[in-house]
Amino acid sequence: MMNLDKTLSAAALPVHEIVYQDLRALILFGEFIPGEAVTIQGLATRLSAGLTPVREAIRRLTAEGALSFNDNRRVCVPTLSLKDLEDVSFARQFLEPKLIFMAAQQVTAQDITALITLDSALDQAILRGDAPMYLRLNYQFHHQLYQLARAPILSALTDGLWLRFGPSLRIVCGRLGTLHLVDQHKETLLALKAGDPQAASDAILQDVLQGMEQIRLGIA
Amino acid sequence: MMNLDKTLSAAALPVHEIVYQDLRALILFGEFIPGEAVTIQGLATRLSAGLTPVREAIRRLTAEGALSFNDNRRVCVPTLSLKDLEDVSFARQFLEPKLIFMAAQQVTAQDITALITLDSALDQAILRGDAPMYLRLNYQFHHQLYQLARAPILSALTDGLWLRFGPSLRIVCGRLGTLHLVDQHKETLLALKAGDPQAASDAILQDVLQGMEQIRLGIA
DNA sequence: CAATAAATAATTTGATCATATTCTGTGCAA
DNA sequence: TTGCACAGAATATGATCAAATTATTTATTG
Repeated sequence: MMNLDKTLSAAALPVHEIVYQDLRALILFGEFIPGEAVTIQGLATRLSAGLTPVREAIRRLTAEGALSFNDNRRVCVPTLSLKDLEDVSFARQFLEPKLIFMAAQQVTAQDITALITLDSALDQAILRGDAPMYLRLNYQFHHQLYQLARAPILSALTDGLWLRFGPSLRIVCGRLGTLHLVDQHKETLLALKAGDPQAASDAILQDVLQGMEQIRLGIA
Repeated sequence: MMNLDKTLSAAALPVHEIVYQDLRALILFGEFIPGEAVTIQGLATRLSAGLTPVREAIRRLTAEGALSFNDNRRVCVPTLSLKDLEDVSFARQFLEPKLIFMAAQQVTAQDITALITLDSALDQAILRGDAPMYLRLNYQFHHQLYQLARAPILSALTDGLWLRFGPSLRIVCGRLGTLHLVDQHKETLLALKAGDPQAASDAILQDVLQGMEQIRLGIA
């Protein structure tokens, strides 16, 4: 008999892949406190998985800098220092405009429509004060842009940076209502529609700088 | 009785860590053919380890882009396309000068001495036509500079890029004798001694561009 | 006698492995 | 071409052992 998972969902993902995605989301959207300990067995219980898949997921995320492997062989969520944040900020300032420049050169009307839809949902999440949803949609907006650049290596680098400041985002959450965030997504979308890679690139740079500044204020 | 491993070596590293380092070195110094399949069981046999540690090492290296996880759940060494190389080159062009700039600002005379020693050994390896040693020492020279910058996040990013073009280095090896490599290490070292971060940064940029060009010629 | 330190026991957690199961691709036969 | 069986490989679990942490007890000292 045919495997139902294969027919219904896209494919039967290995458990280690599912655990990876779950754990990644937990880190990415501030569900862990910076410095918090992460135990293999605890995760195995929490995510109803065996030790080996959890172990694999942890190693992956450690390699991405989302977790840190201590001398005691234990794993924890790293705390982002101001210096670290500067480094992340430096990297994003180069990578993200480059990616959006590339994306703007090959973006289709359909892609833009999808981005606009995403951005609208994002605005509504802000209005509702729905912080978790805001974090998810904001990431998704950027992530989708990365993919449009069709530069897997640069995308991976940039994507990975989000994992570095993810745990610090919980601070931003609390301030969501009072932030009056004027994100640069509208500017970016306009530039994309106009087919102006440089303008799109510039707009995203402003968005990145603003985002990093929010976190800086949070952890300072 | 005291654990010998702990007294003699720095610490008793977990097997998954050792396997990771071994496998990393194999990839980094062109011991694998781009596109080559890597099996878990094969590695376990080759490195005399169990399946779980090998699995962990593979996941780490996959996360770093040194290996790729196919839909069939098999793992292989990725082939670097010209487009990929351009992306790697772009990232190195801004990361590496930045790191060396930072390093130059806090380098000690002792650090410089160590680098000079390393560079001499590198020259001799070239003269001897010892390609494997050349690859190792060249990497070590750069890696040591990264560490002097004391910017762990940027170092990790930059270090990771080497894994991307590592498998392509086997092409450079064969040409070692005919390369007449004029690396910019001497320039870099002079600038470090002079305490001139900008000059050091510029020199390294030239070295990076030259290195990337060698690989481009190789895979074109 | 209290307070601190040292030693020891209990518990938690990590590391590794052997084994059973599932998946993938291939070759063979209908 | 389709279906099926088989071999090679990956996946996943739970058992077992080792290491580290925490809790508890004991000893020592002012």
